Amino acid sequence: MKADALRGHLDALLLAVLDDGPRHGYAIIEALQARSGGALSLPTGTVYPALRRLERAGYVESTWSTVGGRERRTYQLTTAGRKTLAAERSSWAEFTATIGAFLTPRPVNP
Amino acid sequence: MKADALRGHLDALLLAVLDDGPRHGYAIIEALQARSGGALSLPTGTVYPALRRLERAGYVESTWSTVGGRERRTYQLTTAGRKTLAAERSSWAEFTATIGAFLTPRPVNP
DNA sequence: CCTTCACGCGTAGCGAGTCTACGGATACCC
DNA sequence: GGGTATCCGTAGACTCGCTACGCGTGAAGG
Repeated sequence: MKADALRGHLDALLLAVLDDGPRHGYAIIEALQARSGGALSLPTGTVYPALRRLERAGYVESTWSTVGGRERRTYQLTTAGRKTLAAERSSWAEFTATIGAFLTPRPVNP
Repeated sequence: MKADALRGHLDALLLAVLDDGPRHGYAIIEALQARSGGALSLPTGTVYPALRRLERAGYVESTWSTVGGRERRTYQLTTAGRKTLAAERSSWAEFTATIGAFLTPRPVNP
């Protein structure tokens, strides 16, 4: 998949993963990779700053914990985050409908 | 629609419009606007540089003409362009499938 | 006559956001 | 002791669409 195609959809993606329940950064990356069949393997340098951005925006909250001697920062959706996710989902539908009108393979005229 | 959601899909969009036949820049913008029901109104500063990029890449060819005293640069797909468009269409399908797996509104558990 | 709008081309610079490339630390297995 | 998996993070480069310009013609309307 082209690298920069994600532009503008990453936040929605992260919120969607967190909608399944709280996760820490590393687990989010793994969840994306697993549920996409390996198609989405985002580098940490992409995900961590994005999570901080979402927290600054008030869409997620984070809490530190120590598991097996390792520090974890677990994120979970806020109410605002859930609302934003819903908006992102519908704007995703609108987006695919708009662009898809041009790009979905149309049947060759018979 | 969010502004930067287009990232990485603009080229495909332009190729798709030109797949319907040769057009000049202004007409391409109008076609996008018309076929999308007004959702896609791209500024000239977005489209013109993109067309030059596509021409440099060898996906389109341009010819100048004068219509009603006005200079027009008409673009048309090359063979490479058509091939690229086909690839872009299938990568669009893959893209929407991957991201859609996370973002298409799933039924709320009853 | 002269303003305004649609047509039609173009460039310069900004800005947002993703990626690459680092750095640091702990736990477990061989 | 060394390698691998787990877990966090930052700094800088880079891409590319957008904003804001600039230039010119033709038709319409006051």
